[in-house]
Amino acid sequence: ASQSPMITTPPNPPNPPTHSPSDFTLPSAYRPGDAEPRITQAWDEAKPFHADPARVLSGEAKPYCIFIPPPNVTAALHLGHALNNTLQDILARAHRMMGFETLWMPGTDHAGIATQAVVEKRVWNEERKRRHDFTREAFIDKIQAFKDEYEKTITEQLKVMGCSCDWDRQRFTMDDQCAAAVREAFFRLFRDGLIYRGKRLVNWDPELRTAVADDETDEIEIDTAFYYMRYPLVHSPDEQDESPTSGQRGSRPRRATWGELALRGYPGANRNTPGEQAWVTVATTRPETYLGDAAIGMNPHDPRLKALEGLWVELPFVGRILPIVADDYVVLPKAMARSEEEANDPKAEYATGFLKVTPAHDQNDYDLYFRRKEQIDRNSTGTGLINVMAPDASISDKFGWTDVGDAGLFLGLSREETRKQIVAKFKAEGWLEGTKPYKQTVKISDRSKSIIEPYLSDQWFVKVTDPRMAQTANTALVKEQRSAEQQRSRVSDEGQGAGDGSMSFHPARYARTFEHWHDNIRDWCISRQLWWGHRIPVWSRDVHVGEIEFLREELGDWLKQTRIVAFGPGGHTDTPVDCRGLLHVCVRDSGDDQITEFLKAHGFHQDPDVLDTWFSSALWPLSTLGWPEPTAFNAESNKGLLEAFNPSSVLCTAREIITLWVSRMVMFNRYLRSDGATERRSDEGKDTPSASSSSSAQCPVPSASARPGPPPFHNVFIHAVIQDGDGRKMSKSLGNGVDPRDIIESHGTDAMRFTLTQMATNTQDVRLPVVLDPKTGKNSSTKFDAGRNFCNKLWNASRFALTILRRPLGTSPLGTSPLRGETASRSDAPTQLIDRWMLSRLHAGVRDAEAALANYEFANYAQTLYDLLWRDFCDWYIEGIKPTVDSSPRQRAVLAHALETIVRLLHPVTPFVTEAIWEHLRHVEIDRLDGFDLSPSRKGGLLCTAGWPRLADSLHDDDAEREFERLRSLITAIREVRAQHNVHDKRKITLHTPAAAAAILSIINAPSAGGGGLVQTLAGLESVSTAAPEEGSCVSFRFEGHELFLSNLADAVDAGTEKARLEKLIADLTKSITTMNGRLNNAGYIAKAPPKLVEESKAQLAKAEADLDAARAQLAGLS
RNA sequence: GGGCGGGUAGCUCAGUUGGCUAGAGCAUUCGCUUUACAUGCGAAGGGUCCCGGGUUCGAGUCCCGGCCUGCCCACCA
Repeated sequence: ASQSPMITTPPNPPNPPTHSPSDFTLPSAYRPGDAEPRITQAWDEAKPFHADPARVLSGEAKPYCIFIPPPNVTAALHLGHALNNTLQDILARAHRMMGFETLWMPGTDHAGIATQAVVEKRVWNEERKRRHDFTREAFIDKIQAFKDEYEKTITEQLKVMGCSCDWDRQRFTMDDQCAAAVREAFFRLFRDGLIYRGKRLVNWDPELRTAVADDETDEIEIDTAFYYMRYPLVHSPDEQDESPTSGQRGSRPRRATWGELALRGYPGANRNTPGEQAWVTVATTRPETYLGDAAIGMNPHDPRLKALEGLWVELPFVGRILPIVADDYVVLPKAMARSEEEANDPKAEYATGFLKVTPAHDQNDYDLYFRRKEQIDRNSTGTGLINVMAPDASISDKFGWTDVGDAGLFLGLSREETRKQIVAKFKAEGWLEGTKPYKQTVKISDRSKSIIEPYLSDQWFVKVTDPRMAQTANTALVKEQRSAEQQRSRVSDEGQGAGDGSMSFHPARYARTFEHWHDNIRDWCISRQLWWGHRIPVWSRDVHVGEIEFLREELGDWLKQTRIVAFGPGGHTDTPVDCRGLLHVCVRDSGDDQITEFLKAHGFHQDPDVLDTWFSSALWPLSTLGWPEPTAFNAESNKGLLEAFNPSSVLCTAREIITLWVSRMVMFNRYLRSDGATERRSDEGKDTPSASSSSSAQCPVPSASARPGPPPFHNVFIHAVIQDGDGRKMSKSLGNGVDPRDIIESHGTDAMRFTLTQMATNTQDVRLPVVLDPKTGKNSSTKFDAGRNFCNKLWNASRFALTILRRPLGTSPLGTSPLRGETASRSDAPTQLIDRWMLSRLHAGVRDAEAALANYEFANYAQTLYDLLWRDFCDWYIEGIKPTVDSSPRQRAVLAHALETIVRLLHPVTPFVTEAIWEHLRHVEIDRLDGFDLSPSRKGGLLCTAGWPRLADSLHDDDAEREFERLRSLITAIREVRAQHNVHDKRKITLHTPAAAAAILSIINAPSAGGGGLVQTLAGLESVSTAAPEEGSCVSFRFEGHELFLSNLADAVDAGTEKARLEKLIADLTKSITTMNGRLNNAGYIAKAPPKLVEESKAQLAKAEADLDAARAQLAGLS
């Protein structure tokens, strides 16, 4: 019961099929549920999607390759994915049919933080256990099981969607092959000085205790306050105070008094008691970080700055002495604003002109600190970057804070509690000047929703700011898509890389997003404090100076063999923060037990962190093809894969990951495939610079002449994002994600695909209102009815054509013709108007479909085929040939060619229904028509490997199109009259055409294959007469300037209906005449518009006026 | 704050270099169970092309300004 009993063709017949024409019947509606499983199975068995690199390398076929954007294994796919993959499949299938050796590489992404978070949540819900209740290995096993589950679901979804991926090559970003690529890439970047260890402020999630990327955060507005805190002013730290106050430790610098400041000309100083301790007031939203202050910042134009020269501030309770530094970043208070703009700065409202600079806890302060580093370090008793927090954001002196002083009471408190305590303490001591309510925007973590702490921590970075990275990404763009500025800057460096200028975005506007990102890029933090991901292959330990030489000796051979690289004390000049004391060893091969045993034995520890997910994603175009070892896995099938298919043809994705993913793939592909990198590979082990010579020699950098390699793809197609009915992006977290399988169940795969393709316009977003069926609990949308109806239309048109084409042959000479093939008989070129017209429409259809695909205009591709199938082929051609096709072998040939062309053109978007039709169509005997190249299937007799239709330009026929258009107008005019007079469809009426209207008669009497003419057929005419109608039951209408009549509409024509019809006609014509007159009375129009347009306008006016006169006359005759 | 989109029929959207009376699908109305298809056929109604200026013989389309809306990036624009 699962399969249609009508289908008798085995899915994959090894020999010419045994197909009996006599049992030919098909259900009257297309049933996707019957066809899809059978066809999927046929594809699975014949493996028509398995790409053969040998055909590319031998020059036998050109490559066409798409890498799937690997879906995250966190959840099942939704309609956004369905769109994404449908478009890829259309490209893959079309190019496969066009003869390209096509590889669509499937796979999934491990999605580090997202997956781990989902599993942590699940484990908590099910077992009430946290990650740390398990060993690392045990927890990873749990995630692995989860991943297996969703990877299976995703693969299943892609298969039911009909995706023609090369399933034998499916990858996962954490499988062995991808892991090997990750390690090799890491190793090379490490060796080449493009990976470094640094202390940086990262977005820290104190709850998950991990760094998160900017895009893993959200912003929210919270109600908080500006706190105004006073810091005492002091003299030089060298000038000791003789009478230390209270219990401050040791000696302190001499305090500055308001009296002194008054003498220095400090504005407003004499408002205070002369002998009293002078202070400055900082404004801050984060009092708790004051413990880590490194300096006080002032605007260089602040009038108070000069009076404070030679003074410092002392950090209350801590006792740290801080310098006052001038920097433009500091906002002047509103009262001191020097311009409208400064006064309008919202910060000016709250500013005091004194900024506490806390580099370890604020990004802006961090930047300011590095601008003024020398000045601050020289003048402070602190140590610059002072981190006062533990990873859980509690106050701690274990992570870089040494001069705790009298602030020990805050240790161990949470950041929230610390704020309260500090404010209270300042207040108690009289150092709190006040507070002001403030709405602050803060970042929160996507996952835990806790407030992000800018946190100074040790992280690994990829130096993407290096010209070898960011710059080569931009130079990959085609010239037309590069900004003028960028193009100029290229003039200076003519060392063109292999892939320079070969990558385009579609639509082109996205090139600007891409370029701009690289112009402003920051180094990429790649370490994540997670368990789920690629472990960082670096082993580290503290080394004493004396040990270094010994270790280098021990490691020397391995360094020479490039099984490891190392950097350590003093080895990395690019590291922004000194990492003196640590030796880092990067191990190339994770299975290198000899080395790892040695490292363990000598006190090295492997970095516990894993790599950012995007690191492995960035390698996707390489790792999936077996880089760096093209023959390492399944040597038979993978050999030469990289050479054959990288660079690929196109990447299809959504705009949101242009920066996250596209950019990084381009940088990595170009760097890792640079000719320098290739040379080094072949040199390995022979001439690597000696490891013991110097630390910098341990990190050989590619020569300056190394030319960047190709980009990973030549085209980047950015498609629209599917939103729900309320304009929200479809996503699992919003709960509005619709499973494509729900749509497939209700409408069928092809219907879903066709509708999505129709929606793939050039815009940013498309809305898809979806409703939940309360009965089934599944989502659906009437939007997909359009696709379902379309597939059904195709099915029925095919059913009709197949019935005709398979009919017992009788009078037809087809009976003697062989099966389709080289020896099939040829049909003479059709001479009938409708056939010539159909062939011309097919030619245009192929041309337009190809153009749309070439330009990634998927909606146009769908629309072209919709019109070709429904409007041209079904509405006009099939309806028009019904009376004649049975007796005309030539017309049968046209019918067959038309259907086959359409089926082939549609296969990429509706693969199942076309393949189901193909099962029958491919056995049909037809006479061959000149001008058609419909090459046979290459594998298993399946349509998916049959040739793309190639139609000769000779099929294009302007005359036929023009004449047919006239015919259509006439038919439509008659139908209009019929509808208005409610003439029953079956009633045959008579058309009266004056004998003088030769042009009209010529189309009416155009050559026909026997039977009645087209007008008779399509307008429901009994006959056409040149005689005038009898008085009475007839209606006149005008066509091409002649008065024509229809008679026998009814026993008596209703005068009221006719009157209404004429009145409307008169109104329309009057409006048209007014428009035309206005235009033609405009002297400028006559003088400047193209003469052709003017002539057309005049002709239209004349025609409209004549028609108007006639209509008025008729109306007068009625009353 | 910057950048990029969108605003056209009740709904979802087309509209290529400025030029026929601005189109399609769905929905609505009327008529058709015509032997491929009622998931269909024929026909109809329905639009201040967001607003205001400008260029032009002519603007949905080009330019300027504004309003609404979405996305992306943010000391770097």
